[in-house]
Amino acid sequence: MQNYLEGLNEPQMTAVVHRDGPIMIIAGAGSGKTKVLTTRIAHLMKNGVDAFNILALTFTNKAAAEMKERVEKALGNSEARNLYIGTFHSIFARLLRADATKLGYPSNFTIYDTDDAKGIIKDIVKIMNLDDKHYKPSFVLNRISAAKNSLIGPEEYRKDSAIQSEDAKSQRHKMADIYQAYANQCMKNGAMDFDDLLFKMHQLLTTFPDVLAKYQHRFHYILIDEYQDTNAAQYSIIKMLGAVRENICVVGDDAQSIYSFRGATVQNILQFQDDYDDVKVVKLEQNYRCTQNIINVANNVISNNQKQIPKELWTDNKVGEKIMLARTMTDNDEGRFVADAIKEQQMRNHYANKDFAILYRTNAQSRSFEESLRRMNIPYKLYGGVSFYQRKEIKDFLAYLRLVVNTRDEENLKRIINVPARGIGNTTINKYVAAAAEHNTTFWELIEQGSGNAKVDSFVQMIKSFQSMLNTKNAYDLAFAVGKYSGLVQELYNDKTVEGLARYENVQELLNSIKEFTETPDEEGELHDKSLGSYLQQISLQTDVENDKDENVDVVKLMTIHSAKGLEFPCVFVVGLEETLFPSSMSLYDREGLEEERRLFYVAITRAKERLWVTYANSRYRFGSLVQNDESRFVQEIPLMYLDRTFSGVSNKPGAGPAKGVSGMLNQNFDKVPSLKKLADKLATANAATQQKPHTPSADFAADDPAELKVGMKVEHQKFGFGNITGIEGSSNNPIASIDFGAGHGVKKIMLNYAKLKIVQ
DNA sequence: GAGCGATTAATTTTT
DNA sequence: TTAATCGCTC
Repeated sequence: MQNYLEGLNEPQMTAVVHRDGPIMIIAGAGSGKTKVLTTRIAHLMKNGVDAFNILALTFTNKAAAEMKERVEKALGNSEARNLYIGTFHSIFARLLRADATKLGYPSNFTIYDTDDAKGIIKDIVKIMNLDDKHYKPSFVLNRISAAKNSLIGPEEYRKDSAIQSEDAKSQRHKMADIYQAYANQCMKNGAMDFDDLLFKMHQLLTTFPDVLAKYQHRFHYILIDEYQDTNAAQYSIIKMLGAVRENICVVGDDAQSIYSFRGATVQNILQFQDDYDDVKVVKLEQNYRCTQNIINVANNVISNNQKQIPKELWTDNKVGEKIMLARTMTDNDEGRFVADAIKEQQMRNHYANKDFAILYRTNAQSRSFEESLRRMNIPYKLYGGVSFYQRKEIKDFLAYLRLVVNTRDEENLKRIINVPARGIGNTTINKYVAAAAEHNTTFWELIEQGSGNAKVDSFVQMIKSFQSMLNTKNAYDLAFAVGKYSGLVQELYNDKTVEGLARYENVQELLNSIKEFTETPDEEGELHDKSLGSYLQQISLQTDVENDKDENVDVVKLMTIHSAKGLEFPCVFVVGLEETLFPSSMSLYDREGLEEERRLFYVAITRAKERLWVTYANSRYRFGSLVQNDESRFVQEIPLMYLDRTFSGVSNKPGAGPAKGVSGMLNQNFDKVPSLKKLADKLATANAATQQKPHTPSADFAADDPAELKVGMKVEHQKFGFGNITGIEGSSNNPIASIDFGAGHGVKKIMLNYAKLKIVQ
């Protein structure tokens, strides 16, 4: 047996050595899915299949890179570079460029990101004189995106009665017109948005049978990763490409389908067996990642979903720790709790920073964790959020480069014609836009031969001078010239504010990355094209600059659950388990939405290898004001036998000082571990200057039933000492008492459900 | 046309 | 809370 096949379990082996015909691999979380895919590719190649004949599609650049690397490793040679491994979007972009002119696009078409697309929609809504509150760009784009992902073009959109009645119901009668105008504008600009890369690919294959035939005969074997996340367009393209040989291998897990908002339909994986005859089905149910406790919890949680392919994940790993559940008063306390727990684990169990991940539902939740980590000097990295390429200064710079390569691109032209400010205002710009539309030409063509406006003319000359360098200079030299002569770099350099400095550095980083691009030999082994056009093609589908170097940096990782999919960490905190937050209030309307949220929770749980925390806060700041949330229903789906409940009944008014919650938690946790008690004491001493001295509870301290508490009573609090109840407010199931603890602590509002209070009299 | 306050609107996830 | 947009003045 070849050594690359060693260590595969039985179903894995079956999946790897299956040669021809459709195969579906249902791969549970942590079941070695990537290993199977990459070994399968290696196995095909070891058995005579040419790398050029294998197509493997993933959803993320990272997954594609990892696959490529692992195939290469398994093979022990560099043949893997000839594989077609990439994201749907990047592979299709590449194929589309080859035949773009057939569809009326230049082969160097621009790829618009979501912001670009919204900008165009905004303009259209304005031109059509519609209310942009009602036709919000994000809403409109979502709707167009959904249409494209379902292979519905503007014409079909207009004719589809179901869609029309939906739009009529929401009083958006002009949607079809906007869609049409948007599609026209993109085409006129020589640009495709993300969805076009799928939609137009489909169009190319259906409209030109010769093109379809070409690829059908090129791709003998097709492998699809994360098949549960495919949408109708992707499904249809795969079906067409694989129709001749039907050597289609799909890998996925219906329990991890979390992208329906982007048009993914679990249906694709559920019905795969009906799509082809003799589908081989392999289930990978042995998990190699998590402890038994974690797997049991995950299985229990997901069993609350109705729609799923039957399977039961199991593991040979040790039982492991129970899942820690922590409830805190506020989001800030939640942040402190997590930072404390990380410190504690590091000391007690010698974990490194990089062993921890904090996973949340929304990016906005990162703040409290960032603050508490920073305060405790724990290095961290935030993933997601505004990516490098979305920053204004970067988009401006890239807009120049894109315009130079593709002058049809009105969007980018408008973006930078007055950046830095050169006296060409909106009035002027609108005039040209209108004139271009009227004369059925492009903005650029209109001004290219002289415009009668000196400022505009000089701008045109500048862009032309850049263009003249396209064929003689590499991407870096050209970009450097753009930065210099456009005034972009100078403008940022002159801005000496902190933000200005950051922007300047970002642009320098961009230039560095372009330089790196021009100096790195092509891995593809194809052309050594270091032109600007080539560079733009390479980065247009990159959402992040992160490189694998980051992997080993020793920092705590903060990210959304969505971006954590496919990753694993020894210790995971899943935070913000509150109704309306997780599950999100947006998902509560129907069963499907709720089940997807639950799958998201399932994904989050199964990221953890050894230890898992689930936390939530009773109240948190949202839009600047404090809101109360109930415990997430998902928490109740964790069987008690796997749970270790912690109550962090900590109240901290903003600005009341950092350490009250901290010391509370430390004492509680450290009491069990004598060696760490010292440290807790040390910390308490260190904080003494800024802190009230903690109250030592009476020896017989025992919390009384909160329902018994009445206004006027004297009570004892574990930390705050003795106080008088001066008022009780809030709802009956969540009463909040105002308690005057006297000079040391003053009046505190305490949630009676969570506070431990002893009635003194 | 530019720049500055002031108002106001928005928060789910992303290739 | 912050970020973007609005509208006013120069």
